[in-house]
Amino acid sequence: MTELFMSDNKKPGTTRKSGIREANTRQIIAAAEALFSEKGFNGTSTQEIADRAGLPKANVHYYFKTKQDLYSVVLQDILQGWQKDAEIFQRSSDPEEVLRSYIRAKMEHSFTRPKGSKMWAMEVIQGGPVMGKEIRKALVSWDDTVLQRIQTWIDEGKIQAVSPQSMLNMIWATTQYYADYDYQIRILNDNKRLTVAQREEAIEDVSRMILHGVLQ
Amino acid sequence: MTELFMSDNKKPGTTRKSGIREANTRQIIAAAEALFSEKGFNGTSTQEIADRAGLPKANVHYYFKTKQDLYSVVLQDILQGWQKDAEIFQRSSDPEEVLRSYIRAKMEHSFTRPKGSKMWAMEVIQGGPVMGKEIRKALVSWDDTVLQRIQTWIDEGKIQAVSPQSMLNMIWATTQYYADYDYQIRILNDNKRLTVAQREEAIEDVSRMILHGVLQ
DNA sequence: CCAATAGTTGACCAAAAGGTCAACTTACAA
DNA sequence: TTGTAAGTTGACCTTTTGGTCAACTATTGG
Repeated sequence: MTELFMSDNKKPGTTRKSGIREANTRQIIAAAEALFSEKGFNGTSTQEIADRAGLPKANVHYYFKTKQDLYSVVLQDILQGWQKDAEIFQRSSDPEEVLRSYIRAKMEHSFTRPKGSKMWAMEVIQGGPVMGKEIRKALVSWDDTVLQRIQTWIDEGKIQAVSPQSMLNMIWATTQYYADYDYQIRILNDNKRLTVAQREEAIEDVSRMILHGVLQ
Repeated sequence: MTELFMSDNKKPGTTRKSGIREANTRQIIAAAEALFSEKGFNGTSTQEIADRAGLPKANVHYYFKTKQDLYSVVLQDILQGWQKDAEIFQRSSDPEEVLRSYIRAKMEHSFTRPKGSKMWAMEVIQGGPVMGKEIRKALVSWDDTVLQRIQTWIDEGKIQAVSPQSMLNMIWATTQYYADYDYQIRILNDNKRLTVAQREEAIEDVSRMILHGVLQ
């Protein structure tokens, strides 16, 4: 993430002045992620971001040339989080173990930090108007890595012969759903947030259905 | 759907003047659905909607008091489409047959008319700021109907004992994904739209994984 | 044919929003 | 201590936008 949010800014040569730049930058990004995920790009004003970050609007523009720049940086940040969740695919070669761990990580991610997922979803739904080439590249290379691993499982006869992309899509779709659609889930749960027990049940159910669905 | 989009308007007592009102109304709704799904509520201007519908802006406001009213009507329309897809649950009691048909209907719906799904997704992601009570009610009652049917399958031992809501969530999540995330799917498919064959493969894969995952 | 209702539309307005700027303050290296 | 770079900020500008309105035309029932 470092060096990213300074890309097109008047970045100082070396970091000085204690950590003012970094501290403010972080606050702005956090505020932006929250607001963009709640109200979308167009629904969020730079003024609101500034207020939430506790700074005057002009200060936000001092660190991020435009609203789009800021948005783009936040998106990049989010993708990195998911890439971490997927490191499991490299650490083990047992499909059941990997899938269980991955689904759990992804589901917990969805429950505890849904904001990023929502923001990403809205960007993708709208056809990636802001998402830049770099982000797309990162996405593709991450996808490739995971697909390769799934393919080896198929070659070894460990799992069903479905298209690896279809399988990954299903995992992605289902786990993201618990973040993106949390509002709908709440409506269909008597207007109550899922309890910890319900979350655990959801993780179990999703794991069971997917594992049962793809293992031989 | 009839009578809905006139709710808070100066509706004429009886329909006269050939079908001017209905024709214009339909055009506006179609334009609105397309634009809202591409750019969200805040990203779409009434002027754009008017242009796409081939009318002056003031005319749009003549039929729909506010942008929100229009948005709300379109949402309602979308939910109705999905309710139709789910009628299958009432027409057969064999889980394999029902699920196969439903998944296919939903997937084809996603491929051929992704706009509605996208608009719905954005609304839900943002916490349903416009969605009214009626829409929520319709959603809940539709959900209940489907859950009951799934529960009977469980009681009869025809499918695995997962929570019916978890199961429906997975079906929903996965099928909607092919509409909402079509842009991401394209990126991960060499930047090419899925071919008809690929769509068919996706439908097959999704059906197989879900059926294999939930049937005994 | 005519009055009344429905539909049309250009002009207009106030509010909001993204972004700029120049003056100002703070921090630090030497 | 002091010069310079970094950071701060209120005021301002321009554009966009949702919505209004009054004047106008078209349609239709009687």
